[in-house]
Amino acid sequence: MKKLLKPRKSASQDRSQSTIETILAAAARILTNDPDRLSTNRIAERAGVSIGSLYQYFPGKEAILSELVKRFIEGELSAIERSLAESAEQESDPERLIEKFAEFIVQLKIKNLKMERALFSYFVHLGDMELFRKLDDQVINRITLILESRRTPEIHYDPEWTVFLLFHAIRGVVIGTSLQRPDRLSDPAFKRELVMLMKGYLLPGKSRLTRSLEA
Amino acid sequence: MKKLLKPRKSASQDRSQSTIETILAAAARILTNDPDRLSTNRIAERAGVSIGSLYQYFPGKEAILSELVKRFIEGELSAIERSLAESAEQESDPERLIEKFAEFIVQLKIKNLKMERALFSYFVHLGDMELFRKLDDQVINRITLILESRRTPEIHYDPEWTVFLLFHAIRGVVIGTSLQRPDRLSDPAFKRELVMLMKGYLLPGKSRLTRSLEA
Amino acid sequence: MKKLLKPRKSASQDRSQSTIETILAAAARILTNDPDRLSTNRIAERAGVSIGSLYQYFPGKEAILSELVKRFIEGELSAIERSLAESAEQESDPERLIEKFAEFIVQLKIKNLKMERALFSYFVHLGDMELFRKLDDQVINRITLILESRRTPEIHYDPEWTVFLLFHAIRGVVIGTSLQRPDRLSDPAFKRELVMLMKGYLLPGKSRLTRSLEA
Amino acid sequence: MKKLLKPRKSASQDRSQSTIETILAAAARILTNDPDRLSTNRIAERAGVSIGSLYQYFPGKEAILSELVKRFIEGELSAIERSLAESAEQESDPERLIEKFAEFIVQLKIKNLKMERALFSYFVHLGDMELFRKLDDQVINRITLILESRRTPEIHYDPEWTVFLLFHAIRGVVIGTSLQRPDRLSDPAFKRELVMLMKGYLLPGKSRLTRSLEA
DNA sequence: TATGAATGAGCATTCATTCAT
DNA sequence: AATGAATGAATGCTCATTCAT
Repeated sequence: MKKLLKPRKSASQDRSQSTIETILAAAARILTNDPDRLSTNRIAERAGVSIGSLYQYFPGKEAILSELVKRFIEGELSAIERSLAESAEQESDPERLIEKFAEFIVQLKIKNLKMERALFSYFVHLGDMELFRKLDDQVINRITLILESRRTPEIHYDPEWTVFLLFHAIRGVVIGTSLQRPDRLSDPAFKRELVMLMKGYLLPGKSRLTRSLEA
Repeated sequence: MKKLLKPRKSASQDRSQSTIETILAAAARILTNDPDRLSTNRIAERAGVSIGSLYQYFPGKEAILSELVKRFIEGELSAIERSLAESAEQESDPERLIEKFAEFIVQLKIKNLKMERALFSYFVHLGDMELFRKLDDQVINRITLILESRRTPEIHYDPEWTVFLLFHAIRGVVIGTSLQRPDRLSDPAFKRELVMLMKGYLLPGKSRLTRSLEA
Repeated sequence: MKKLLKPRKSASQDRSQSTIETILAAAARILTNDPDRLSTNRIAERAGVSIGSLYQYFPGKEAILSELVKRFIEGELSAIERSLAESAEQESDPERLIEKFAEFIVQLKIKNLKMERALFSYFVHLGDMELFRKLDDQVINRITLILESRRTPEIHYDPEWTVFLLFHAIRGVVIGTSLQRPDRLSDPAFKRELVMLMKGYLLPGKSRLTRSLEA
Repeated sequence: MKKLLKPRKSASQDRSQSTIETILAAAARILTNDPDRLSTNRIAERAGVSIGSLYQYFPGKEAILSELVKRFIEGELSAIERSLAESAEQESDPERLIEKFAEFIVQLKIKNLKMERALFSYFVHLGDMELFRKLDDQVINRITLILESRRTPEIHYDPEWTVFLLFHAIRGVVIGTSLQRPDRLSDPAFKRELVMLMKGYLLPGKSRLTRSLEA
């Protein structure tokens, strides 16, 4: 069926795939810029594709959003994994590790903010968090595993809860801040305080002194 | 406050006020039970009021939701104030104070969960957080003031940031948990970990030992 | 609430009712002239009414059609009752009675043909015959009662079956003829043969001779 | 019939023919199981054929349905012919002949019910009965001829009308019963009354007595 | 003031059909 | 000959809002 060396897609497969990508891109664009104007017709229009084509590839509006969520969270997850792997290689001090991770997570969240906000709100609105739940669980589990493997006695860690809480705390802080004080996201104090929150939770025994110096 | 000096409302004002209350009550009921069926027509119907009357008292759907948000947050704020005042009277140990407060806040959030989720999601979806922002700011400022007045050297506190971060972290944790693991809300570990998060942030110097005993 | 002498409807009730009638009239017009173009939007348009108004009065397309069926069958029923009552007064000879009734039913069916065809086909297509069934049952029951009260020993009559079979046979003959040989509907032979079918079933003992003379 | 003289179809003609058959089979399946889901796309899908191919063989949806009608009615016709021929060989008593035929026709109609209903409703809905008309005419003509050849003086028969009326009466009774009282189709009384209707029409001179004994 | 009839833009979705590959 | 991507008119329906009574 396919050429041996290059598993190139057929022309029509290419066309299909590119239509799909165009639709997803259009949906993402509308979702981040004008979220309450999101409608299948508008997605199709903005994608320069007929509404019929849209429904050829997606069974409905929700399916588009689901795919977007899936890609979004998987993207975040792999970024997080890469960052953790890298940091863990370079840093053995748990405190520095947390700092690095916090820095990374803040940057990541800021980058993805609009999207996360829109998707999150869409599914909360819909009352269907199943997908989010499943993907969030995945993220939480993987981070938990990584953490477990690098565990030092100093790191406070209850496998059932710690990452779960931190995950939602960070999401809440970032989304909340972005909604109410977007300017603060780029304030160095934002990162400093987030680090403090994380360290305070994960390394509860560390003295205040250390922290003051960091800030 | 004003009851002594202000003349009583006229009969028609009373009627107006009761219409307003009926509308708001109906809106709240729909919002918590069937949020995506929220529509002005339905609110009017459920309130036993004509759609025309609804528009006599509120310039539009958003205005109803705004009033709901306002009342909701003001309700939360005054509950928080009362709780803090009371706790501060009875407790001087900052650690115990935090614990008490955490316990209270978890109960409060659980009680208000559906409403908070619905309102939050509605406004996030709308992209208009102005109202939330203003009211959240108020809450944050008042808590900040209270905290300031009870400050002990042990309490980590950067007036610009601390309450702000904690506020959003808690909201994020509670909303996130309610959406993805509602069962965990009533797990004692939930409160324990939330207390840990708060203490770790506010009382960073405390030793791990203490905490272990608490748990 | 209402004036004592004239239970006149209020202006707004009048307006409502006339909108409803307009919608039904438009639906009936489309149904008989251009049945596969029947759509809620077209009904509204042809009725000179906004689509919103249509949905204010009818929960959906089916409801409009149901009301049409109801009115249609009730109209037929009362016409049939009137005719039977009248004939029964004037005629005691069962044979003449059947003839009169057959004549009447043929005229009635011819008059209502387009409508019956359209409604019938619509609901068959929908697979929902519940309404038709209920109303047909009513018609059948009432005719059965009348027949029972005028019963002579000569009339073949099994209450469970006779009217039921005749009812559907006549409907089938009339609809079938109208679809395939509309010209035959006005042929005197059509009536003659239908009378024969009915007599043969209801008065099986009558000799052929009689019939020949009638024709 | 033609197999000896006609050259065999080419391979591609074979393939074409089998594609056509597959499409028709799929259409028939959908039509009987899920009639309002009938769509060209679905037919193609269920047939395992591309929508493009479907349009290669049929100019449109209606053409598929027409072919189905044609085959369906031709099938019924030949079954009826076979039954009549057989009965006529074995029975000379017109009364018994009618009984046998009635029995056969009831079984046949019950067997074909779903299909007949679906096709009938589809074309009535469409307002285009041309095809049905032509084929029904054929059926009627052939039955008329057969009847004519077996005619006895006892059988009431006006060549223009008798079979035509009976044909539509039976169709009406069977379709109507199936729609509103499907349970009655298998009730022995159903057949008995249908026989009565037919005999009463075709053999009007027969005495009631005879019939009572039959029942 | 209160009512509720009326509006119509907008939405999610289906489906017969065309045509480039 | 076969494929299936693409089309877009059409459909049933919702809902915020206006305005005559």
